[in-house]
Amino acid sequence: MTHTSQQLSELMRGTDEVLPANGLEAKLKLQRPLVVKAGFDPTAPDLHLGHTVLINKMRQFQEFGHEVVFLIGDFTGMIGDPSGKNTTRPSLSPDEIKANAETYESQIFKILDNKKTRIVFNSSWMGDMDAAGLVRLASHYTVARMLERDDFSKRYKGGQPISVHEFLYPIVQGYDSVALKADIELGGTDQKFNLLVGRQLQQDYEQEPQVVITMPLLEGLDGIQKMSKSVGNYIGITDAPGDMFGKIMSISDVLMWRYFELLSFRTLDDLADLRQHVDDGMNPRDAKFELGLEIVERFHGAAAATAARDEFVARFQHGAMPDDMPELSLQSMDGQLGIAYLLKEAGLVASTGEAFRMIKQGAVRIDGVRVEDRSILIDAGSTNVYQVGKRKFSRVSLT
RNA sequence: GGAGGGGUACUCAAGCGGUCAACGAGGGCAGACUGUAAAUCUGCUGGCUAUGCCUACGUAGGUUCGAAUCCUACCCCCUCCA
Repeated sequence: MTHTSQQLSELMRGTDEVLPANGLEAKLKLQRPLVVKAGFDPTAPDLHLGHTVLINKMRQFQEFGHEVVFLIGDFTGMIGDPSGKNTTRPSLSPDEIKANAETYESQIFKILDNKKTRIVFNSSWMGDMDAAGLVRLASHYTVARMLERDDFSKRYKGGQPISVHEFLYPIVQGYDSVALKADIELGGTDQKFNLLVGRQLQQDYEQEPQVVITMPLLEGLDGIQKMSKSVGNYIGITDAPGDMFGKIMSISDVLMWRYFELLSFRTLDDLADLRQHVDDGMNPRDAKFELGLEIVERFHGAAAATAARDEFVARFQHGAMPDDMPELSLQSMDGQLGIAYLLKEAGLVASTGEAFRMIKQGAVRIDGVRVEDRSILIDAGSTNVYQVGKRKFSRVSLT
């Protein structure tokens, strides 16, 4: 096992909070594999890089020889983490949960070592607990403490309803730590309260309380809002290599370092060197290339990564057409088709109105030649590459 | 229960009988400049194969030549008093 102080600095990397502050060091000094727990929602796992921040941290623990437990909260999923909005969720069927778990596995093992990862479901202990057991469990926590939770206290003071069962969510999550005898629990900053409940319950059950490590929510491509699918500023881990690379290239220089910190597996020393190179005049773009290569390789392999990079260089540094683009054929009317209508049908613009705007602004090209006239007609029998803006291409045959 | 304020496009927010597809800001998109970075400048930002037509200002009606703007009813939010 790597020396404690070395482990400590890498494990502290990118963390938001470690509670108690010196707790991690104390746990590491035990010189034994620690049980590191992180819980995940059983609902459809459509992971993006933001989610991987946590998984990357799990990986670090794993690499240092600790035991990582990937907990799927299928029981807690029945409750739903209280947000004040949807207080209950329809519980998933066993089949759905199984399917979601498999999706998780196919995605997380690009990061974690599947031989060293324990996947557990909290229904496996909560499902067997009877009503009396639940009452006993609930007796370990007080309402006053529960109301310390930010959204509970806000809702309570604001006269908003809080269902009794919502109190069970943090309690059950906390009990998971008892059941697993967790040494460490990882979670997002929004999980802080729940994670701390675990500590208190462990103490009540006469266990050494876990150390809580919260990880920040990763900023999305815009660098401001947290990465999320609904905002559209995300990089999905199933994104195609080219998209993934391109999205990484579009982030700002400031954000690049943030991504290096939270997403790269390179050591802190290595990153410090890279930063020095950039300070000494290296083009930050080239540092970004390295980030892009590393990330794409993780999810798609080395060959796909270099191909994505080469494609990017050809496209944007040498102005080449992309190698592969959507190809489709459209039916003409009276032997021709208006350009705006064609662009809409090809899916390059959302509406003909947008097509006209794009043409007016000089964003539309046919075979690389800018379209100046919004009313041109395309003849049937032709096959051309249509382009809107820098990124949207389509090869359309008109029949 | 009483008094008052408000619901406008992705968001905030003007407009208060015609010139309103609706000021302005943010966001987004595009163009220029670049490193698909930042910053900056410019333009666009309802739909329709389109010098016109259609749909939109909480919902449903009404007044009017004409309504986001006036009237009626309904729904929903907020503030103050009890």
